[in-house]
Amino acid sequence: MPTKNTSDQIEEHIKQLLAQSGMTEIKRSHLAESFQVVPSQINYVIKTRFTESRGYLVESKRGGGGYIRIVKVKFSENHQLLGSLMATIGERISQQVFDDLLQLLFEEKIISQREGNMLLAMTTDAVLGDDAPFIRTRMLKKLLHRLDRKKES
Amino acid sequence: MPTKNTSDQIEEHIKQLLAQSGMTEIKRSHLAESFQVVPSQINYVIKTRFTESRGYLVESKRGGGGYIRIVKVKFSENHQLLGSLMATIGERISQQVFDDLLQLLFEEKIISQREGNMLLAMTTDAVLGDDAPFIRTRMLKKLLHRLDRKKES
DNA sequence: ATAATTATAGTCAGTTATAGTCAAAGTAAG
DNA sequence: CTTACTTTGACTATAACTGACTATAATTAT
Repeated sequence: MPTKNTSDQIEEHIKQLLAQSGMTEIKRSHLAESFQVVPSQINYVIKTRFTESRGYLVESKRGGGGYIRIVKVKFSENHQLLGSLMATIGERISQQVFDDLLQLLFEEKIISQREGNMLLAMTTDAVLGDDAPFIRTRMLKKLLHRLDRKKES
Repeated sequence: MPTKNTSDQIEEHIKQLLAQSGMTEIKRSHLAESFQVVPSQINYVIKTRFTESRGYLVESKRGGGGYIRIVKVKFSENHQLLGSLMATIGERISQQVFDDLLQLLFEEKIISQREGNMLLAMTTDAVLGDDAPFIRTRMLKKLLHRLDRKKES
C-alpha cells in the first residue's frame, strides 16, 4: 500500500470533520502540530483541495481566538447552467454582455427582476470606472458561485 | 458555532442587555471585572463592535457616577433610514463599513438575506481592486436610490 | 469658594496570539 | 531528466488584550 503523503492525510482528516455537519472550524496551529507539519502547510492543503470549484467555502479570522472555518456547499439545481456560464467567462466583460447575462439569468428564473435591476444599476461603466471590464469578470464569478449555492446562508 | 473569545462574549452580553429596550447603561469597571479583563478592553469591544455603521450610538460620562450608554438606533421608516444613509456617504467606503451597511439594510428588512449575500460577495476589496472604496461609494448611491423607489421594478 | 481627593472613563502604544503569503528546497511521477 | 506536487520557514497581516498615563466629574476638606 502506498503510504499517502501528509497533505492527503490532512485532507482526509478535514473531510472526516466535515462529514458530520458539513462545517468545521479548525485551529491552524493545533492541526499543524498534530500532524507535525509547519502551520503554512495547512494553508497549502486548503488551497489545493478545498477550493470553491470543489464546493468548499473557507473563512478565517486572525488574531486571538482565530480560526479557519471550512464549509461544504451543496450545489443548486442550476449547477449545470451556471457551470457552463462560468466556463465562458473570459478576462473581461463589457457592460453590454454583462447586461445580457443578467437578462439570461432572469429569464431562467435564477434571479428576480428586482435583483437584476439592482445589479444592472451597480455595474455600469460609470459606477465601476476604468477597470470595469475586469471588475465585472470578478463580480460575475462571485455572483455565479453564490447563485450555485443551495439554501443555507 | 463561531469561536468565542472574551471580546465576543462581552459583545454578546451587551447585545442581550440591549435586546430588552434598545438601550443600556454599563459601568465600565464592573463589566470589566465580571469578565476578568482590564477596563480598557471594554472600550476595545465598543470601538470594534458597537460602531455607527452598525447602527449604535455610544455616550459616556466620566467621574463619579460615570457610565457608558449604548443605544441601538431605531428607524421608524425605511425612507428615513435610506435618507440618513445617503447623508452619511462620504468619498470612500471601506469593505467593513459597506458590509455593516448591508447588514443594517437586511435587519431593517429593506433587502433580503439573499440580496445582501450577493452584494457582499461582489463588493470585496479583492473583487473591486485598488479603487474599491470609491467604487463602493458609487454603488451604494445607486443601490439606495433604487431601494427608495416604490415597488414596481 | 477653592483646593484636594476620589471615582470614573478614554487613549494609545506595546505585547501576545493567531492566520496568510511567497519563494526556495525537497520529493515523487511521468 | 523534467515537471508537478509537497514541505518548509522567514516574513507579513490582523485581532485581542494589557497597562501606564490622561481626562473629567463628583465629593470632601480647608
